[in-house]
Amino acid sequence: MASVNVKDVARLAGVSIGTVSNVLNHPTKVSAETAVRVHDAIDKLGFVRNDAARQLRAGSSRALGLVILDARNPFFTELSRGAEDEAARAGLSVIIGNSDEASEREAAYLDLFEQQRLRGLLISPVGDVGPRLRRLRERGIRSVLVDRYSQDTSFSSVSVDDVAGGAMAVRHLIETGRRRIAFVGGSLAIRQVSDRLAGARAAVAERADATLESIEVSALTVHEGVAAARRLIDRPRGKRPDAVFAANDLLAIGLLQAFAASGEVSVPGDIALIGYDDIDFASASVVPLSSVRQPAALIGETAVRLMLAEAEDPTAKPQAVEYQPELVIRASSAG
Amino acid sequence: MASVNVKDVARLAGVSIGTVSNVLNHPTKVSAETAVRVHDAIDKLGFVRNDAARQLRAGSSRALGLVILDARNPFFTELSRGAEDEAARAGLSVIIGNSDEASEREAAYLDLFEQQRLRGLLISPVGDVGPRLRRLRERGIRSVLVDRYSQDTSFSSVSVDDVAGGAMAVRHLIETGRRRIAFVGGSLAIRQVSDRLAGARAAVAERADATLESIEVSALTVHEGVAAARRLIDRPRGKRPDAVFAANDLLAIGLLQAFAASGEVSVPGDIALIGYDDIDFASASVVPLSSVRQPAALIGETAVRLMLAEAEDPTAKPQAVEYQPELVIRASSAG
DNA sequence: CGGCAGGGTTGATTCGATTCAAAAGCTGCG
DNA sequence: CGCAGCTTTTGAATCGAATCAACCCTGCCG
Repeated sequence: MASVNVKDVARLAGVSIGTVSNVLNHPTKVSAETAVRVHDAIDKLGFVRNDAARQLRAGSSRALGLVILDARNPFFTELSRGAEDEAARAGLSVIIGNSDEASEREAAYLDLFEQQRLRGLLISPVGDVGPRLRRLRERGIRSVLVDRYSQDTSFSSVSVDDVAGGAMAVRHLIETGRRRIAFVGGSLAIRQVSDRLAGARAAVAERADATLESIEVSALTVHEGVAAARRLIDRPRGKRPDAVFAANDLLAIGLLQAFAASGEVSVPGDIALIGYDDIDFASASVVPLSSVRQPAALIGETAVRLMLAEAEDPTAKPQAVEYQPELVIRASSAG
Repeated sequence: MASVNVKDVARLAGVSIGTVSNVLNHPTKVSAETAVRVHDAIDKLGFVRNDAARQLRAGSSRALGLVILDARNPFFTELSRGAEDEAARAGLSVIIGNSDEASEREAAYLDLFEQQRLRGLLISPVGDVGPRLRRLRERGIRSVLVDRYSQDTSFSSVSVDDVAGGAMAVRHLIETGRRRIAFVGGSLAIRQVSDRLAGARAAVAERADATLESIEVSALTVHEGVAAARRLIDRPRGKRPDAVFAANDLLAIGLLQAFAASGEVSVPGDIALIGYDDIDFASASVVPLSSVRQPAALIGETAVRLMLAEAEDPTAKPQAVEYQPELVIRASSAG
């Protein structure tokens, strides 16, 4: 258990602790000969820096926190990956917290990250975290909102134009002849979801004979997609929509799966289907799924970059970067 | 920036720092009245414990490290989830590192976790980490091997019988009339992959007229699955296998996707296909995918439980828990 | 030969929470 | 009143790395 510390290394190398520290942190200040002796001692003893002590002294850790809505959603996995890559370039690591769309879990991670004095936070918020993040900023922890356009101009944000994405999806459904559109998504408290719905509404409004109904679900998962499909299948044929826009691909895959299993509804014959995110599995599903693509990894990278930029120049104004989504048409919404 | 510490809280509450610490860590030792005063002060100042200082004093952090092979693989996402849930029950958090099947990345995470003096490690190893883990244990960091049966009885492990799983899959293919079986997987340095292949070999050996060829790929991803499929499609019809056993579902989905896109190969008509892991997307793919199910979340939970048990009684012998996989038959391998 | 520049090295001090031996209060009993 | 036996409270010491003012050389210049 006997942990090896700088003092032990210093003793063995016959130098002071200050020199050991210099070897590790300011190698240019140390003569080559001394550096070799110190490195030998480090290897011999198997010395490993204690990060807690480092952090305590430094005042903040070498990690960023990332709070995502759903770790099982490949969109967020990609986003995390982008963030990790960019952070690694700056010598930082990323700690991921999964809020599972629950604001208590979100709050718990914010607590944890604050205790850990992380360098900064990237967050895809569930609840209203504005006041909370403002307090954190007063203590020197900067936040960047991820995948949510911030009207609250006091924080930087990276997002995709979800209103445009929603409109894009529904306009496409209308162009291919569909009229009775259903939106499946939830919770509407999540900004991305309500924006996509707003876009869908706008697209339907452009066309007098098109209608939109909104079917709310409790989470953006495959499971909820299956449940939503059952509700539709239970209706008499005439009352079913002729197209469904799902708030994300997991829901869409659930819908697709349940439609196929029922044998009652053919896609795209009876119901055209389009999802959102264009995850890897979308193109590999029962009927290849149309979707609205977001640059997930790029969002993560950009968020980290904004965070680091703010850290370097704390006086700089928060920036809002917004990317445009892209329509990907496949068999599930064919003519 | 002025950070609030216990001293500030103590001053405002009119008590000593020892008492503040007791309120937080040993509430029974403190009179109710004092506790109230201290809590008021904490709220008023917005005091948040500094985890680095805590850890430094305590000698180890309140987190476990989990090193997985691929964050994009839903199998590992599920496994992580199980680990997180179980750790949360013990008041610990889990820090996830993604090695991406690269031993340098694996080593980097082990370095990081050692510097952070994590409570323990759960690892799904790429390379030979035995010596490394032994050194860590000498310093008081226990490890549990995840999803890999340890012959090295000096570490606990939680695994699934991959040899049995591989045999199960191939036996099923043979029973449904297939004879020219191909195994697609890699790298073979990963224990799970080579075990599944060994199982496949054993199953083929039971049947004189069945043959097995092994197609090695560089990673267990959808992308590599697509590449492997292209290689098969490029062969003349007669030289193609009549069944493929993919080392995991991501590969299988890639194969399926490429076969479908080519129009050259029908599944299961020309080639029957079976994957491994039974991820959520398996049942939702172009042709619902047969697979070998592993209890992913349970593996994560059990690993954490073994870790905590060892931490409580360091003299206890390492345990090896092995679960049995389960065959899930769907359309992709139908008669 | 004195003075001075500057590369190398030193080690006491700092960060903030926790611990624990000792002190201080308090109660009740002889 | 004194004291044993409690419950509370106290605050100096501790964890380990980083810092930085002070110091020691060595070499060079006037």
